[in-house]
Amino acid sequence: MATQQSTSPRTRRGSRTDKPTIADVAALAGVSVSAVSKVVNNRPGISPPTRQRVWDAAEKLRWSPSATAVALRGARTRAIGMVAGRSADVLAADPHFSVLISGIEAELAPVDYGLLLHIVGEEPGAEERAYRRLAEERRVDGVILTESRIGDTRFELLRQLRLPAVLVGTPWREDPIVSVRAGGEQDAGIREAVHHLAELGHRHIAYVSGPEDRVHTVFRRRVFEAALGERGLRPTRIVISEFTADAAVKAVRRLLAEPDRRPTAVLFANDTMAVAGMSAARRLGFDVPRDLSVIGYDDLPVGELVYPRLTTIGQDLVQLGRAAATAMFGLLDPDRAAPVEAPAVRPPGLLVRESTGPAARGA
Amino acid sequence: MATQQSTSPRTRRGSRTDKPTIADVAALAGVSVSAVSKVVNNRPGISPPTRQRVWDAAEKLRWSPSATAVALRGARTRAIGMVAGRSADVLAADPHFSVLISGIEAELAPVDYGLLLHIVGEEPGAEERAYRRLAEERRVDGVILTESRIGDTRFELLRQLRLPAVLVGTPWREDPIVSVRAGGEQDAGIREAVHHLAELGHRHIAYVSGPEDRVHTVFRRRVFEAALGERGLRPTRIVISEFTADAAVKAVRRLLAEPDRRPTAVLFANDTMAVAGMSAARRLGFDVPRDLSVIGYDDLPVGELVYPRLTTIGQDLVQLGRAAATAMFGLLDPDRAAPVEAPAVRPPGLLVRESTGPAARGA
DNA sequence: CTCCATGGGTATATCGTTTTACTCGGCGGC
DNA sequence: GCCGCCGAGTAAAACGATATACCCATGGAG
Repeated sequence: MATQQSTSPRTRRGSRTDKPTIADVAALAGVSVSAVSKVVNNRPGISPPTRQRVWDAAEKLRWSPSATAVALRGARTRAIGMVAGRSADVLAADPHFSVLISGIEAELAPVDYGLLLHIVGEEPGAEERAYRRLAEERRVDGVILTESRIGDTRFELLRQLRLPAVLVGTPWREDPIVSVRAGGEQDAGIREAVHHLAELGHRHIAYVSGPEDRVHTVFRRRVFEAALGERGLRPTRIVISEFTADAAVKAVRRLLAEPDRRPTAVLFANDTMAVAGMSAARRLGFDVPRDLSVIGYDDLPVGELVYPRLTTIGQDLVQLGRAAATAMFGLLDPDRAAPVEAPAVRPPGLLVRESTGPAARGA
Repeated sequence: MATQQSTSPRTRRGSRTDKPTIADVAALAGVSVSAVSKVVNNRPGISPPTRQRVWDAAEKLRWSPSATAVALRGARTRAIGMVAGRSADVLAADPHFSVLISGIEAELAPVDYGLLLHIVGEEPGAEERAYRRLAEERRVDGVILTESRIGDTRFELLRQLRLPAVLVGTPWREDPIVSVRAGGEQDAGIREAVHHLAELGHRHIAYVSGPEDRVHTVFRRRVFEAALGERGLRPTRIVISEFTADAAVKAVRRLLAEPDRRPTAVLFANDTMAVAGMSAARRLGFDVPRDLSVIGYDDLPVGELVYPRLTTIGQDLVQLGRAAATAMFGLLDPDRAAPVEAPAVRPPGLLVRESTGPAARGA
């Protein structure tokens, strides 16, 4: 008992301002270190009065367990990783990612998990190296992936690294990776969009998208073609370039250049491109939606800001983020029967706003 | 020697698939654990041939030091924290934050630092609790703050927690906190904007901003008033509400409602508001810039996407983020004479694009 | 009266590094 | 020929928490 006192960390500490450790709490409460540990981890074997004393002591010292020590001991890091294999400025321009992150954070924050972000450039090995470090250095409990790619090598890598992973989107070739996506029909949004345009009398519809190294890029383009095909139509044009505003502007210029092959409506692969494309059209003297109807994808906040407001295929990115975080928790401890099993994510659906209208007669 | 062998961690490990530790590397290289540590930390006292053997062994085992163990030992966490005291969806809507983050990451990534993001709600104590946890649990080496507030209590809190902090922006009342901001005159951007509008013949200029609990909100409004005053003008109207698109729309409706007090130009406190305001005006039948000139603040990517392109006061948020990260490194080890001392951040300056034009005659 | 179970704890090994002693052989100086 | 020192390593004590093994009173059963 007296021994306890004399070897207390307090005595060897120089400054009083150092952060308290579990030993300080134990000393103050007059119990052993292990007793404190049991109390804060809600493990049995400590009597109610003692528990109370421990809690009081902890409170008084403003102590809470050191995350690094806990992590070292083999428990949780309480952090989830995310690696973005894009250059920082591209990322800044496309809020898609931020919206997703905000959804993830919404689940993480209440349980005091953090999100460790690593933005690595687009150089070949960078992304893989980032994952390796995350795993080898044991910085996170798991990672969330997005932008499912064709021939994606990340899943295999992460399995090999034994790092739990959750993919937002559809894996390439039915990989066994845990993934989250909207419920219902994945193709609903694009079908609705095509239907909407057809109803408005459009027969000449173009599609502008980014590189087909992503799973969703190919999928959506195919759905688009299929939906048109069912109505006996064929795409007026399909432009595949980059997921950037610049690319969208260039694409629109080309689409509108030849009067005889000019579409009356364009579907874009994301809202940023759609907004940029819409502006480009107006700059060329085409009114939206009178001369050209425009549809985006994602339902980012920007779509509601612009004039005319963007008709778009909304996918619930925030919910998707939440679902990913929930799935990750399920992966981390399969026991704790996931309380609210995967928040339902509604399927992508068309949101008709102002950028679509009846097809122009002339066309 | 043989002892070394028999007590090697490998022997007590069950599975071969466990991640290697420094002891494994030491065993493979035939040296002691401390020797390995010295080698990887570039400390003297180990001969070149031995160093090589150690490196080889580490490489072969794909070993890299466990971040948690290193952190526990008192060294660096290699992570910087950031706490956003806003609800997740507000954040998603305003890319200001993401752009800043992308700048921070640009500096962090090359030196393998991560950014630990904590988005806490707007409830009163939430932000403080988040900082406390970050500090108590020793999860990060320091934190970066934004949105300097009037009567900000965070600086004091962080000092008390002994958590290194860097503020992006100007502290309230010359607090000794380390802060980064653009070089040159802070008021340059707004002065230029007012000058620009005056040159175009505008005499009736309004200002729409968010709550004045932030340092920059008040500062900018004052600069605006002063700049107008120097030209013998007074603000037609100043609207103070929220930093949201909705608020901007409402403000514009009010500004344009009364024909006799109608401004010919509006300055908004950020680009998101400006874009929303611009659309609102157009929806009410006012052409931009013919009937109303609009200027934003921040130079977010969205400004270039819309039609007409937004004239705005650009501040180099990416550079600001980089500077913050650099300042943080300087704070973390003052010795390592900061190589590229604080990347220069250019002062806020007007970017004239398409949303401003000559004042309408009628007004 | 002895034995064993049980409640309520305590002592200690352990996680994977870093760092602060030491050790030890050789070599130059006096 | 002895001393001190230096280069090249090694052993062991932290860092802060958790889990396992143990310990010691009680108390009830037999």
